[in-house]
Amino acid sequence: MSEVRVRFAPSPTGPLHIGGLRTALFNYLYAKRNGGSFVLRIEDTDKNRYVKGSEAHILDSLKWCGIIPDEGPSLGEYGPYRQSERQNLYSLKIKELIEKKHAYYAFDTNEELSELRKECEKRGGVFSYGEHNRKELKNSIVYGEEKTNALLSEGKKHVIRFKMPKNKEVLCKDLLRGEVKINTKTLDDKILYKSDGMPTYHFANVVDDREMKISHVIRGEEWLPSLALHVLIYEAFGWDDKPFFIHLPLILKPQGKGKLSKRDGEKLGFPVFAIKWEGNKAVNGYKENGFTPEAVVNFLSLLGWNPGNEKEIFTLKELVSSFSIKGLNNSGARFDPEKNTWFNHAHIQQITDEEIGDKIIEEFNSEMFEKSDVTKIAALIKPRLNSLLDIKTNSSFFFNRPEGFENKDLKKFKDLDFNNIIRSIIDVMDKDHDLNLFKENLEEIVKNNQWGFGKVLGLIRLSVVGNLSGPDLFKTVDLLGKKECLLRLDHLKKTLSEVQNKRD
RNA sequence: GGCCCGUUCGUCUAUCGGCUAGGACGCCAGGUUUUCAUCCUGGUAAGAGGGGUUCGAUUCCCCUACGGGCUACCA
Repeated sequence: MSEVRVRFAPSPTGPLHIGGLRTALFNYLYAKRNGGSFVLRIEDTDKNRYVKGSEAHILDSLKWCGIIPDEGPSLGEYGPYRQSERQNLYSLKIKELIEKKHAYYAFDTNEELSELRKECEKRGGVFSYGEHNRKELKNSIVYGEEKTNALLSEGKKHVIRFKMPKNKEVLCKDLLRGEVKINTKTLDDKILYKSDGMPTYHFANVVDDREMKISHVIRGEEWLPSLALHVLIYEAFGWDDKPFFIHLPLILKPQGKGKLSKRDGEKLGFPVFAIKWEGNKAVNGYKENGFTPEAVVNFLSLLGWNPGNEKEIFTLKELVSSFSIKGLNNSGARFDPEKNTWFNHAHIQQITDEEIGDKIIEEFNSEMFEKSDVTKIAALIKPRLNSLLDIKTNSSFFFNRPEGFENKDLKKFKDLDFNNIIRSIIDVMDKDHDLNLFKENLEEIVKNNQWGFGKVLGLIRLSVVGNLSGPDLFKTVDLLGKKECLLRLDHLKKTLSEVQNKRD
């Protein structure tokens, strides 16, 4: 039992969001760090909440991030890996628990229970099904074997509940939080088997972790309160070599109260999914928003974990070799979209100019530039990129001549003798056939006429780029070439004249 | 309401009893780029409150406050 086997066990009820993704990531990192296996198990025991396409989305999201399961629905020797396909096992195991008197049949209907719940609420209390009242309810403990069997054979609807031991201290161990003692009197007789013949999470989870030889259960903190139940189920079976439990802190909303939800993304304008989800309402993910998978993984990894040194930028491989349970912390982490963007910027800087160049070529499908020049364009715009989507917006002027100009930009030059200035720029440019001396010549003429270098540069930039910000102007001009720049300067001159004439 | 977990700059975090409390994002200032962005340098800003334990607590214990989670025939 020394082999590390961990699992990520999502429920296919919709797209995989970044909370789940981070849980998967930590499981993966721990497995890979320790030469173990990362198992993907689909917990599809809730027929009502099942969403078609969800499993594929989970798998594709993990794949995009580079988190590849060693075992899962399509491979592995501990299958099947979908709980809906493991019913034989569960029914066998639940019978064992009933025989051992750790579970019992209950025939109370949903209506009856919600009625009881209401009554309790009226008195300011909370209803729970347990040791204190199970003798007054409809179950095999009060009915006895004969009546129970009769009811069962006539097909009476029922659930199977865990028989919570009376007044017992349960010792729960969590690797991050230490030992937690829970008294069973605060616990109720949880349903292990639903009336539709499916197990609940609590039961299927324990059985599967056991059957799949899971060594470490790494899951969200929302499961901490049910750890005692799970421990008791292990004990009821007589399984004393439980897995180790690690409950990860939750990711909290950027602002306001509560944990991060799928809606926060829309509300605040950042992705909460790795990749696009095409459900009844399509929502884009990180991928579509121009994030690199490494940036997403890097950012998520540092929410609730740190390497113990001051390194911040990690590839997935580096995370694997740095990961340790010791570096996990145990308090909720607020999601910060700005830092998320910074990680993306940092990771984009690691991409080679050639690769960004390829994306530019793909984007504009153009043979206007030699490949080596596209690489230069890439190098020029790379520091300006916060998102892969910025590649297009930041390089489009190389491929498309600016047409219209913003009024506020044109206004900046309205008091200038722009006709004269642009004509001079064109002259300077024209006589310098390889543009080697363009900057020097320009400086000279600006100085002689006392025009102000900044203004003149702005004018050239506006004509060449289409607005007043952009990468290094002389490199840009160089890449575009003399002929193209002359055309663009001329176009701006005409536009400015038109605007002026209109004013007059 | 009950039960459980947590609490260091605005945010993510370091500190495993000796602290002038470190780093990162953000923000501000300066420099480089005669623009913007990048980059560099500097600055801003924190151990919830109250009790203990100790020569000494951010660190250990208790209480309070606050935050989070759970309390379904959902996971």
